[in-house]
Amino acid sequence: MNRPLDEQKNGRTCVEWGARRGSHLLGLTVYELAREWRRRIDARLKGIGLSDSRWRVLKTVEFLGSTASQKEIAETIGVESPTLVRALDQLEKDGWVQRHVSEEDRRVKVVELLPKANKLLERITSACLEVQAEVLDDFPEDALLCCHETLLAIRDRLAKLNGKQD
Amino acid sequence: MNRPLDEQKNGRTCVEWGARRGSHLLGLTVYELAREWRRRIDARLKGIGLSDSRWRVLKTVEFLGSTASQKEIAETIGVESPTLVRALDQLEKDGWVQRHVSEEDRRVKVVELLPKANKLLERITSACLEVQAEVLDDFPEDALLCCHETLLAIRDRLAKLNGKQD
DNA sequence: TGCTAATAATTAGCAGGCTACCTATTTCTC
DNA sequence: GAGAAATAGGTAGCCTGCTAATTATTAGCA
Repeated sequence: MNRPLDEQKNGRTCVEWGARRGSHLLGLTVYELAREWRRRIDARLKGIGLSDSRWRVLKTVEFLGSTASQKEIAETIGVESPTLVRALDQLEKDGWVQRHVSEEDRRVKVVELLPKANKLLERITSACLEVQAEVLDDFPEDALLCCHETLLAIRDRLAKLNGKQD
Repeated sequence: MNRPLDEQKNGRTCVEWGARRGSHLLGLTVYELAREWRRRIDARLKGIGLSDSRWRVLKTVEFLGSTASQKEIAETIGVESPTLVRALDQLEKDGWVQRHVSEEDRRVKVVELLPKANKLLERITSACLEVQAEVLDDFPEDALLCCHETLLAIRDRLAKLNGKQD
């Protein structure tokens, strides 16, 4: 056995992502889970005509309020500004939001939700809640909490390491 | 509070991905963790001149052995075949692998690792193990195991739901 | 046998992430 | 107050994921 990172799991072969611990590959599981989760929400929202990268922007603007700058929105979502610029270009073209130059700092643009977006946002929220329900509802509360704490700690450690560039 | 999915967490604002449970957004955490993890491994492997999508292919071919078809490789990695085709085109051009038409089924191509790849693969493996160590080593074993079990269960449920197209 | 299904790899083209660079504006420092 | 540094948004262009459609081959069935 000269393949220290390899593993069979649920009939599917798993390679790389080093995070084995007690015969498991945590890193890979996280990776796959994230993808499946997003796919599920996407499937629920197939009809709305907006990809997840777009409606995530809308949802974030709703949360931050119509005084949020693009920088704040991008940081909240966790993308770089050029990524957000493109999404906003589309959303603005389709009439969901509008950009305004801030009066306090003319470098800044604030993003305003247009009324048309309200009904859509309700639908998005419902879809998220439905997926949460069908996925998590009959898991024991304490297992989820414990799991979440652990993941947060790992994430924070990784974020710190990544921030330091090494 | 008419924002059922929103949450403040570690000074960072989190929206969408519905998976709240006891004031947490598990779905978002998973998503962020996956990204940070991949970034960390990538940073370790900056010098090798291969992106993660490429070296994951190499690592998978190493694991499956040089008799694996492209279909098997793609399924193992979890990408669609056109994605793999492009990665293999590059890897083949750069002399890491070689494709051969299978003698048993002439539709199939098997992918062979060329000797040049061996040293690289050792380095990749080391990087994965190093990240695992720096991220997980002083977490309690039982917390990680419990966490992993829960995530696997959620992932499997999602995969089943996604497979059913609804 | 011969026609139809299914399967493996490929191509074309779109979506959305990123970095590097640019411009306009503000802030900081002397 | 003037020039340098920092900051916000935007553009260009790459990478890599995807789906849809194409081609070659095999499998299945009447």
